Amino acid sequence: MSAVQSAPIAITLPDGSVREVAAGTRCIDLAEQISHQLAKKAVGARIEGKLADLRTPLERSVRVEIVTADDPDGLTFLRHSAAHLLAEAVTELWPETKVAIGPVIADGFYYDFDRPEPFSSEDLEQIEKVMRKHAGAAEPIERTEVPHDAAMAKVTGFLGQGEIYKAEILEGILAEPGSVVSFYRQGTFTDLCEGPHVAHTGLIRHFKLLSVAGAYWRGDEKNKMLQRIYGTAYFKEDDLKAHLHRIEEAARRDHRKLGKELDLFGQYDDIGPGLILWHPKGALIRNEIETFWRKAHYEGGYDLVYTPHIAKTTLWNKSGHTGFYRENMFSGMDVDGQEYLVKPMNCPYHIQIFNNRTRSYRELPLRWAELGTVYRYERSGVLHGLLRVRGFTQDDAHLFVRPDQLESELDRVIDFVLYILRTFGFAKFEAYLATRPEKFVGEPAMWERATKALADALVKNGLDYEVDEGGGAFYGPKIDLKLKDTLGRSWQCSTIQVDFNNPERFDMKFTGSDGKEHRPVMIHRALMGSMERFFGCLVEQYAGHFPLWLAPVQCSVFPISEDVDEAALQVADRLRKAGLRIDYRDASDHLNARIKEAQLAKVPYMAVIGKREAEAGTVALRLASGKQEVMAIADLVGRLTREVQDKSLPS
RNA sequence: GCCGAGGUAGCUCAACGGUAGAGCAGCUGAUUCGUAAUCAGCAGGUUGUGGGUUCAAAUCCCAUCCUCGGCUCCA
Repeated sequence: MSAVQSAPIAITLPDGSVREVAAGTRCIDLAEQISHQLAKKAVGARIEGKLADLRTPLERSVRVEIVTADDPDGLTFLRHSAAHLLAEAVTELWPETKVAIGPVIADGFYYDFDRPEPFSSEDLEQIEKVMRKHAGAAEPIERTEVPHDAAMAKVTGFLGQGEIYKAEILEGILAEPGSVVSFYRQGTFTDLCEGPHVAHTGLIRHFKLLSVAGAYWRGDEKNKMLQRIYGTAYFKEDDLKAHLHRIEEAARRDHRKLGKELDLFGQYDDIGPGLILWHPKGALIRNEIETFWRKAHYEGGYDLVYTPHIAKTTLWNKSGHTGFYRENMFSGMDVDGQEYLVKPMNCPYHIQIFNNRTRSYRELPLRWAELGTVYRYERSGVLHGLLRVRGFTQDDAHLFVRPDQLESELDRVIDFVLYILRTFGFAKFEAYLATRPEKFVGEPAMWERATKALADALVKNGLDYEVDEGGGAFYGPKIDLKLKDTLGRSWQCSTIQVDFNNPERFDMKFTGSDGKEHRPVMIHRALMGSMERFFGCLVEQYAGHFPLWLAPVQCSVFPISEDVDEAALQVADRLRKAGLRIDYRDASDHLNARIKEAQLAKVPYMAVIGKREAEAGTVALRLASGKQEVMAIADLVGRLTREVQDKSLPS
């Protein structure tokens, strides 16, 4: 510690109190002054809200928070340093490796490397060992800041060492006037890095390297493919264990695994990638969902339409799809000398219906919904189970509204989507409001109004949202709702898009009360998004334990032995007549075996009938939890039908 | 599309240059049982596909299709 300047500065702490310290006091010293305990737990600091190293000297009167391991941001420090530790180990093991970037991500960190040979899983173990060695040595992690002119020399230095990526990053930093160039060093490893980091590698004790994957330099496929090593790190061993356990748990809920186990759907080599075949049980669930969906739509003031899978190319020229969407469309087919294309969207068809005759302002809003099956070419590498496919059925609808109805209609849609999603038990969404991009069609004033209407509708319905500035389509602003899968990946299901473009393109109009022609506004919306993706999310959401109204088999009925067959058959019959889906298994297998089988098939209820029940006219109901309840047959029927009726969620 | 890993019986996996095997599921028979696997027998595969190397290929090589982990994109 060098001599500190005499002028005291005032540090504001999170509790609002102000503490005077000498200028130049480091964050760690400040922590020590507050309490020794705090200093011991400190991993970093937040200065005016910005994360900083513990050794950062305080030169001015600022607001400071000490970040401890318990602070959510504490992991940022740890994981960033873990990424450096990874790079330190890799460059020690294979000195010819070039390093790119190593940031912190949601559940851990990664580092991108350029190395001719691929990293194997054995390599990961070896790397971990070397990481542990350096962690054990508790190497101090030291920051140095370099003035721009000195940094310029570093660029050529990096290039000389073949560190082309670092050179490129540094050039980028230097291009920004007033930017700070900083390096972090631990042991013999130095990295160009903004920070922040923990004080020494000894804090990085509980970590694991998880996977290797290819990743383009700067995410651009025109650039070289690098090798990305993913890992995670925690302060506490239990947290790391819990994280690894979560990964295993997620794998157990994976819709692809459950889809196979429960015989819900399949993909076939002879059919083609990204094309789903719904097996009877999956189809039954889908049918229940669709029945609910149709009813909700009729009740919600929608009309349903059906449109064909193909249309002449001229339609897609008019809609603009052959211009801006061509690379996602399957190639055309010749029909009597006319080219037809398979539909990637349903909207042009719905517009045709609208344009079929003149429309009065009194008719609007028109709400037309369709479970429309569309096909989109997706690059082979992005396909993923049911969540990303090439053929899928959208729960699509187009709302044709007068401009003055925009606000009320958007509010109504948001309310509706929440009703639908909540029925399935989804409670956590990520909402994004995408605003006007640089290239756009329509009037800026109209854009502003529509964007505000979308935002108001979100707020009114109690949804927090993030603004995706400039992320809207060229034809209008939109709201996307995302659901999270068990692997923490979020999938966009619901989308609500305002469209100023198609009404123009198709010259849509309605006659207003003034007798003049007006342009309607169009809203595209999908609530579940696609049946495939939504179903995939549902399987994971429920871990295969569907709520009773969706369960392919709702109740298995087991006679304990042959002599109560008749009584058990009567129970099955009564349940079936009440509209329930029943699986009857006679006593040719032992009761235990039948129970096990039904349990593995995730059948919600099992009704067991033995001599006692047959005599009393009761059943022994086994719940999914394994608990049993004896009840009268009429009570059983009532209980199950009520549960179906209410669409109760599994507890 | 790109980088990497992988495709063996319906499912989960073994065999990794020398005749392809197990458990579960299936079928047949016996067992009639009180809440997660009764017993026995039988059957089941041109090892994703096509080529090549070899006396011999599931195994080695090439191509191709598909799946998986990511990059990028979207419902």
